[in-house]
Amino acid sequence: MRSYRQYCSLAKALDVVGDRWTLLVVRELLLRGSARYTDLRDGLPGIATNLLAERLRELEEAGLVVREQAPPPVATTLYRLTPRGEELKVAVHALARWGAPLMVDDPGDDAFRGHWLAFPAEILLTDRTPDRAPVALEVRAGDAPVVLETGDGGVRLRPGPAERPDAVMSGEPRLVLGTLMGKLGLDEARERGLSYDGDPRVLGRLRPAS
Amino acid sequence: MRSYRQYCSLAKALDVVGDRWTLLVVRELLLRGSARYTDLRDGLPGIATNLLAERLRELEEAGLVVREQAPPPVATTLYRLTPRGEELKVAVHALARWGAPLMVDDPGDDAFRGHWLAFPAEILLTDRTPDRAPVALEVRAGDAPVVLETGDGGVRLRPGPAERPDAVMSGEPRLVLGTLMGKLGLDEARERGLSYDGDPRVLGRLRPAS
DNA sequence: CAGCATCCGCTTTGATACTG
DNA sequence: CAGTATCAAAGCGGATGCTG
Repeated sequence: MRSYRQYCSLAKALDVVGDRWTLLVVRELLLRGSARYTDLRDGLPGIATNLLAERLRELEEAGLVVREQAPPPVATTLYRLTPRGEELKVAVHALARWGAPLMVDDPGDDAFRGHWLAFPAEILLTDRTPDRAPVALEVRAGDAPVVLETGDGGVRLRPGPAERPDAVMSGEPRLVLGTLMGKLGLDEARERGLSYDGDPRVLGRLRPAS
Repeated sequence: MRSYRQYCSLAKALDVVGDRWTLLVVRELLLRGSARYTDLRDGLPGIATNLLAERLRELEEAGLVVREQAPPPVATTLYRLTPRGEELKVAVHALARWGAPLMVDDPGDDAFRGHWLAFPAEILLTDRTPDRAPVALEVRAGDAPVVLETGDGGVRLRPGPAERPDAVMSGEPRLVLGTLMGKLGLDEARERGLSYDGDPRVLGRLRPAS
């Protein structure tokens, strides 16, 4: 990216991460921890492969990403955020939180990946009864199932499927999200096509903090 | 901006504010409250005038900016953030905070405007002795003087000059910033060309929180 | 002069094909 | 799998022109 040439910390930040796709690459690395090139490309539907390569090179030069050689027998290149790159989490979360209201619009034929639910889950949801035994909710909305688990008073997401989920939810991403966020009652969501199996109280336990 | 077409709140946020210059336009409106077209152009050195017009139109369509007709005798158009636009403050601050370490690099011939100091001041500085009488520090670093004032335990910036400043500081932006942030001692900063008149304890009172 | 719109050369991006 | 190469289209930057 061409520099803004302004002695302002916001402009300096955007000089580094203001390019198209850059923050979405950071998103994938924040969500995945470390990832192969192909994983990243799969998590960034729509990106041109040359752009992904270019962004990764720029992020590496800026010191936000390191590439590591995975040990045999895998023997592939893994990308991972440096501590400096991890520090973007606060800003990325703030932007994601700001963008959350835009999710009520019709997704149309937007792409979706299950692990993207980690932002809403970790930013917006809280565990209403953290003293009780932890629960697990398996969610099947995108390509692969994921599990929402309570823990430390919050909600975390990990790749699924769950071993013994307390409930399983599946359906269109917007239905799943609306139900999780409490915008949609379970009955109404079911009418619109959501499938929910298991203890309905699991859903009541994971509720938006605000 | 072309949409990323991803059903993810970060991608949705970037669909709206991810274009080049957009967040810097938001910065100016956050810092100024409301501004004329010409004020914005002056606060965004390097922007092409057609791009500023285009960004303002896009921000208006997205519901982040409104244009108001200033009452006579001024009779000019004023731009202002909507509440939804103001909500970007959290994300903008987070990005600016992340970018702050990049300010130690040589600014070269970067442009500078005094009111840009508001980010470091409000984000990073705190009033060490909030119970004592408020103090005012006039800073002359860019085009026009600004005043840093204590209040509510924090530090605020307003357009200067101050009426009766407790101290006046002037010099290169990097020197001013380094001194404010405590990276540079007053003596060393003076050796490098900083000018400081008034009570040195004012400087000790405004200190980085972290 | 404030507030844009138009034009044009250049850079970035997007889509696809191709390679070690 | 992990990219590079190519090329058309879109976006940007800079200059200039127009209108109240």
